[in-house]
Amino acid sequence: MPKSALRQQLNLSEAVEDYLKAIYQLHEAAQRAGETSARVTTTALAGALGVAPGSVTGMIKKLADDGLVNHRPYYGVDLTATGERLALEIVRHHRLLELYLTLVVGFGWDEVHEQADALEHAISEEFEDRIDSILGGPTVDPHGDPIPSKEGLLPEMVALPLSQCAPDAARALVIARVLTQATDLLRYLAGLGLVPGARIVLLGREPFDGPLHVRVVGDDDTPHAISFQVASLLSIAAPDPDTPH
Amino acid sequence: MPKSALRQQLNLSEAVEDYLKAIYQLHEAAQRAGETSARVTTTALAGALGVAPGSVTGMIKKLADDGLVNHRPYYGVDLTATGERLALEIVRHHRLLELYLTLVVGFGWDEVHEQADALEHAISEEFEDRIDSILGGPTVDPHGDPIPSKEGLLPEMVALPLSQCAPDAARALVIARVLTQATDLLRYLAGLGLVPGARIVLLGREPFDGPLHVRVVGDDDTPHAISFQVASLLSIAAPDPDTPH
DNA sequence: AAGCAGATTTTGGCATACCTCAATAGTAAC
DNA sequence: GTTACTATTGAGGTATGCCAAAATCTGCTT
Ligand SMILES: [Mn+2]
Ligand SMILES: [Mn+2]
Ligand SMILES: [Mn+2]
Ligand SMILES: [Mn+2]
Repeated sequence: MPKSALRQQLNLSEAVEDYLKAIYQLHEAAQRAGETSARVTTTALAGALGVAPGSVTGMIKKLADDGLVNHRPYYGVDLTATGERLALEIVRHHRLLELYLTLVVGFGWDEVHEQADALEHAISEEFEDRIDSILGGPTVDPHGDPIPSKEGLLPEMVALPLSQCAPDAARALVIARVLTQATDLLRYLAGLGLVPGARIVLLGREPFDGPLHVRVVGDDDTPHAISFQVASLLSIAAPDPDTPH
Repeated sequence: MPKSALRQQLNLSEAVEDYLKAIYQLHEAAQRAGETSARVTTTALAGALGVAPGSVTGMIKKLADDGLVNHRPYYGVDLTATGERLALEIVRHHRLLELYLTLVVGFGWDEVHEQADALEHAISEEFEDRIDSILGGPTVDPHGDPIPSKEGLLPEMVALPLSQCAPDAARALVIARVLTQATDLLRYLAGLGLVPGARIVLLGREPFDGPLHVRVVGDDDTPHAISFQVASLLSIAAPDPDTPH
């Protein structure tokens, strides 16, 4: 049996692929936010996809008929095993493409999201495999988002938002992931050196969810103040034993 | 004014792009075959696109309304200046992608046509520009098909089918272009070394449109016999002054 | 505890973009 | 002019979308 027979033979429409991906990502975001057993809501989907709620209900019914989601009317949807498998394939395409477009084609990390959104539906499984091997089997994309394996497994990431870290001038924290796709925000962060892999020191923080003071290690060492909001989008990797005090 | 404003703002559907490209290519093929002022026929389009003739009539009417083709009912279509400009953009995407997929990604010349057919609709103008510059502003694709410029101009190629060349054991001919996309045929030709840029000697030919005997210069010099049919798909470049007798 | 108000979801009617098939209309060649 | 193609038309299908009305849920007020 060939590689990803599933996607090939099911021949999903672009719309279906987008719905599955959006359901997956909304579910993931809810989990990250601590919601337990998060079903995805019709309005959330409508918002994410830029369509009317009525359109979502219609599509959800088709997805449920096709066995890709479980739908409890008025309570939201849930991916089935098959649905999640397919969603992860699209996510894999998207993230491999983002990395390829930055590393090989030379785009900035703020330019690749929209392009990957279009290309993720158009690349062949063979192209996917080539990208993967050209990049050496990468596990994260330019924003630090984990890339699902060909088999549909996600590297488990243990990470905490910077906004929840305690100041410690003696310990460097490593940015693992940046949870936004907004072009201007990405450019702002890159300007400060706040990108995945960067080591930063959390110098202090103002009370009442006020700004955080950070210094980027290896930079010109100027401290920067960033908003609580922005800090909550920066995922800090689990404490790095290689960098003690 | 930015680069290719046209395609961006018109936001053509994939179907429309495919129709325009097919009309352009059928027109081109007819011209190559010597037909004068060739309008493209409904059945020809239906055949090329794999749809029913009735579907073609319907789409043609929309394209005519949008000013992309001229339609003389019962006589066929013709691209308008705008339509041809757009068709050339799609062709440019297609051929740049084919070359990129072979040269950079490592696919064989027999594997890239279908992939380019899907990707040509999905790449951004920026990606197009990057591919062009990564490849150094190429003028022909892996099959020797000319790549339209960003401005929509085609390098004029003077070429003659090998099937119409006179044998001349003392003169090397250069293959400029291979006029097929059939996977198995492309593999056969590559196996014989009959690819664009190859120098060959036409040793002789059997009468009644029979096989042609050719030798590939720099090969193991074994002569090969190829059918008249296949020879008619090989375009020979205008006589090369660098390679006398 | 019941019920009401507001928000959310679904439904039903309709639109657009393509597509097919079969019937009709037009063209061209003998 | 009849005939054999070829093209167009018309009826109807699927996929997706929107809008507005009806249904349902939920939390707040009493
Ligand atoms: Mn998408
Ligand atoms: Mn990403
Ligand atoms: Mn295409
Ligand atoms: Mn080609």
